[in-house]
Amino acid sequence: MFIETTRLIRAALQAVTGEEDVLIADGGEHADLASTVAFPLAKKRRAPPASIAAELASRLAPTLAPHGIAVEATGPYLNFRFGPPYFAGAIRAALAPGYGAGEPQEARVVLEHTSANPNGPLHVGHIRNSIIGDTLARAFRKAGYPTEVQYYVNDMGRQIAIVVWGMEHLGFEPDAGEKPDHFIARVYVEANRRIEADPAITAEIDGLMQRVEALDPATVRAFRNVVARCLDGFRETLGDLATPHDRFVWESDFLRNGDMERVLSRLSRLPVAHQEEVFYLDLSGAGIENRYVLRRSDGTSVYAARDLAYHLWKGRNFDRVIDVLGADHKLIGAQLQATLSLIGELPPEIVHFEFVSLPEGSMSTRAGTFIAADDLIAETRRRAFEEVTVRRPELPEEERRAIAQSVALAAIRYDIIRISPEKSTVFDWKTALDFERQSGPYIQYAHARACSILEKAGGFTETFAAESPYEQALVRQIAKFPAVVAQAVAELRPHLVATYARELADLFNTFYHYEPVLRAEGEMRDARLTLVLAAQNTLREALGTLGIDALRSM
RNA sequence: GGGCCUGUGGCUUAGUCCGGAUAGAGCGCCGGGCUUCUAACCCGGAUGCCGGGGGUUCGAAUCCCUCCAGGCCCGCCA
Repeated sequence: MFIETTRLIRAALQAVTGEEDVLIADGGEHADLASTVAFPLAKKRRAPPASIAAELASRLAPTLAPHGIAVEATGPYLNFRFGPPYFAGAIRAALAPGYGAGEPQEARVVLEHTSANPNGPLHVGHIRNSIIGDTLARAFRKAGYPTEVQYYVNDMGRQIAIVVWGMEHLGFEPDAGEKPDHFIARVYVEANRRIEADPAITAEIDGLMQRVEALDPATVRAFRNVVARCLDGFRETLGDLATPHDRFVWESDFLRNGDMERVLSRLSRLPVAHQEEVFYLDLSGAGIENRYVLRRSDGTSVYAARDLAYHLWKGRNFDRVIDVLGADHKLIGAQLQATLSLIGELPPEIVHFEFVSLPEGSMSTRAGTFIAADDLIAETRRRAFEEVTVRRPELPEEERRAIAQSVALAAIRYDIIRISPEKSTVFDWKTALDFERQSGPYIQYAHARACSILEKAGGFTETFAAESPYEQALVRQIAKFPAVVAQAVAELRPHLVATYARELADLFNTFYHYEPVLRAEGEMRDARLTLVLAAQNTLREALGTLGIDALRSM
């Protein structure tokens, strides 16, 4: 309803002013929508903006009044206020299953996220990638785009070679119940320690790298074995976070199927290509001064070369390619985009997120200084279970366990997604474990309250009206949901959905506090129940877009 | 040294791309509200030279310049 009404007002304003950009802005407390076109018109017409606004208001009124929209000039501002038809339409729309969804789109989207090196468990930095990527994927699907989510498995990297070396020389065995990715990290950390102590080992690592590139069967098997073990651990963590992938694409496939050699030979014919001791591209034409090295002097390829082949493949099978990458990948991301553009292939759209660090400094798998996502999940679940047990002691343990699991997921996902990706953060246990206000559980709670009312209400006649300021404020927010989804997708900013959902919960709670629903009578009871149903459905859809369970009871 | 990102009450942050009407929230602090639909809630109060300086504009947290501070990058790692 918000999108349609905004469109209507924009068209009316364009017709009346003859301006293309009619400067529509949020009306704040003054109005539902406002326009500041009177300012530029004042300059053009050499008349005071306030009198222009007044004149426009009187000319707009006849077209907008039939839609129940009031126009008023307040000084130079044009203020639009929505009336009963808007509220009724918004409530009705919000009752539909899947509310917020956009029109089905043609463009097929491939979205890559997480893609962490399989040399140790996912930590709280990696899961920022997972959660941003997954929320974005959910938003894309909600907005109507067929979307495939991929994990790019780096199974040829030096880090993996180090793990393979460690497996063969350290004789480590997993502890009882130890997750495979945690075991791999133990091997990786110790192997790195040995390499530091004995630089001769580096040559052995180089040998492994060369043999895997030459597709030596035993070496390929060894690499694949450690990667698969680590990935099993990742899948469990990603499952706990509800950030699933549709497909795991293995880097080495692009070596094996010849794609990488094909793209390298294609690039070698470019004027920007240079074959000296290494093969590299000079991208200074695109404003990138660093050499883009694609082949080492020993002839082996680097990650970037395989990544180019991967992106070429994605670009040919999808209409939009989106990557979620850490800020440390900004340079290599720009090089990738520039190179693909250069050869007329579809470059990826890249969403970068800044780093998560610990109070004592940055996280490092190699140094073993990180908070594993698994530990965060376990601790958050433990705290949530404590909390549920205090609040709902009467529930059977199994049910409390299930609620705690959903609450923990909500707390973790919301704590991460609420922050703009471009902001670097310091991980803080206190806010991660906070289940109040500006948190995922807070939004879940508003939804559970709505469900509780509806459960007790019994049957009622759907009635579409919002009388009080609290009801109207709630409907205004409900009406904006489809616009928020569309905006999050258009701007690749999934955190907009998080902000929206929290504001929706705020408004529902305020309404809940001031307006009795079950104790209201007649049409007012029906209208409020219908509004609660609309709010409940919108909260559920918003939570779903955030990958958070909409609990009916908690 | 060069490039990218960030700087908003004690702390965490929305708003910045697309300039408008008294800069929104949460935590913490002070004070209220549970015989009433789930208090993981609600209400009120104190707390802001929107990093500093300059500029553009009728109007700047938002645009431009500059300086300062923090993060990241500048590998034949990924």
